[in-house]
Amino acid sequence: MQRILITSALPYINGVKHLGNLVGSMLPSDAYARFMRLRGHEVMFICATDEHGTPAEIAAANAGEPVAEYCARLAKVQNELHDGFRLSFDHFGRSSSERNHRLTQHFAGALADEGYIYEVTEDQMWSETDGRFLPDRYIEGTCPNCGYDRARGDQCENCTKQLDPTDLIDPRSAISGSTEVFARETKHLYLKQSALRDEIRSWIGTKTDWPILVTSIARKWLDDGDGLRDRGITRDLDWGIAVKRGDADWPGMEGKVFYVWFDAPIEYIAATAEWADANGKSEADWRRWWRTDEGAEDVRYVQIMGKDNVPFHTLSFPATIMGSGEPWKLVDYLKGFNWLTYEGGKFSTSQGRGIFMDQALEILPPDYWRWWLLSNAPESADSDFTWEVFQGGVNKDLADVLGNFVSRVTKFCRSKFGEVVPEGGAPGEAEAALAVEVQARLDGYASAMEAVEMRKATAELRALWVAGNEYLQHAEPWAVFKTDPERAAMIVRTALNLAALYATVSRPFVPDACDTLAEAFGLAPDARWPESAEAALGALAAGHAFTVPENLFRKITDEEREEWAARFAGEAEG
RNA sequence: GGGCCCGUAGCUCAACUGGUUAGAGCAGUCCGCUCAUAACGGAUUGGUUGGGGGUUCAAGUCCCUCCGGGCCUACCA
Repeated sequence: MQRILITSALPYINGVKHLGNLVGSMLPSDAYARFMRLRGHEVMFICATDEHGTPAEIAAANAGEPVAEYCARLAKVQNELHDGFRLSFDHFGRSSSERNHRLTQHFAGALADEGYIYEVTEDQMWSETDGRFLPDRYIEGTCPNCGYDRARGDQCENCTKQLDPTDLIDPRSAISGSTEVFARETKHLYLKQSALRDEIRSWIGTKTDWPILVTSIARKWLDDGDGLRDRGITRDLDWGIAVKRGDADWPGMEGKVFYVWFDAPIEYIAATAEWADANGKSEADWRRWWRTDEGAEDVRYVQIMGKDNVPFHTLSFPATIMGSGEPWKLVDYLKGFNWLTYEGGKFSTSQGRGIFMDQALEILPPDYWRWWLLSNAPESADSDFTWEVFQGGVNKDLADVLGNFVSRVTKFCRSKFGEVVPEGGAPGEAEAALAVEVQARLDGYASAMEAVEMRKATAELRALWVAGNEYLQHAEPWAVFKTDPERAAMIVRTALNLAALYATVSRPFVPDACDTLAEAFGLAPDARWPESAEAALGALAAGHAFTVPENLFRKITDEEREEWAARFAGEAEG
């Protein structure tokens, strides 16, 4: 048994996430966590909301709510949606938790003690009307290059030229529209990442099994220009973690908070502490997952995230940990996902384009989404959601291949032998060949999951389901029954055992269907991965009672597909 | 501007460090079966691997170049 720590990138608090967000981190993490539990490993699966930063403050203001209430409300909404998608977090925390406040301040103090923090006095854009400093992106104005009048302070999206807010002609606040914006002096803490560059680079160098997407992004940042740059870790905001040096005040930093990207990864650790608090566990119980001097030396730590998160997980967060001088666990395997697009374009919150988690669950149960999204996960490149492909995949894989297999074997058994695993007959060559095939598929499925390769894993699992139909077709118990009922009983018994095997090993992808099947077959919902295919095919003994379950999956009709395509197309064309 | 990734059958994707006639699913066509959600099984059509050039005994795989798509570029998160 191994111990496996899994963290999914933290979804930002600002609103309901769309399917692209879901498939980029939380969903594959969940499938991976479920698989590892199935294999009998000890798993700690952690996620949390990422609550700080300017967008949260603005969203709260727009909603007319105090930011703390807004975040608490949205955290609850997100939690309910996670339940809806059957995400099996051991704990889903909040980056605004007391635990994270203390731990973030602790890390800052440790980094300062090690000499990796320094103060910088610099100019930031201040909006008099809004009464706040604004990130570059929240300053709009006319582009000095092309004359586009809605250029942002970081870049003109019309001519793509990089900008500095002070370059803009007639700058204004993107929030209030106020033109009373000007540069104003402020003081911030910087993390001396540059001093950790070599250490990070050699650490990355050992990660030869990471996806090329991940290591290439990391190397770019390490080697671009003058190399890894130092990074400001504080901001002039109200909502966030107060800048402190451990428990002590930080002179000159009053009223400031840590930068959201400094505290968010630390929440992975803090959320594990929150898990302990919520479950009556001790300090040692969570620290054994994170401190290599307190039991975490044999933990395998896997992080899963969208590619936008990669620099922070390969560089900033490791810099925080390495620089602290304390033995916290570093990531062992990092999986980055590309983007999911919607009908050839981007998901758009503002245009209502694409499918959001709440809407998805309104129209179909979670298994349908889990299966399609993971079997089409954007692993090697961006992938595209289209209703036609979605309908085809779900109907074929789930309804026809898996659902219909269960249906045909249970109903045939009921009509010929009753709702009980029939006795008689002995396995022969066909069953031996089936066991070989099943073993090969189980092995292929398992090694794909070990490597966090979702597409490959789902293809293997599907092939395992197909093997059931192939077997039944060739064994043809409906014909055999007429001349040799004993042999037909053995075939049906074998097929019922296949269905029971599916109920166990399909759980990472279609947990609800597995629950239905497990109940119909009277199996434990936490059944483990089988010892061998041969053992699995004989697990249900003759005489074991079962019930014929309702059809596991229904098909998506053409009418539904058309209706949904129209509904989620968004307000603008294209 | 700089960097990275991708471009393989109608569609979605495979093909370990270059190595037999480039594979699979879906769709299409034909045949079979009738237990089942008109489901299942078998067979089969289909690609000069974006264009061009080069290295090599051998290239989808390496190099150059062009075309097309995407991402990142550090104060959105």
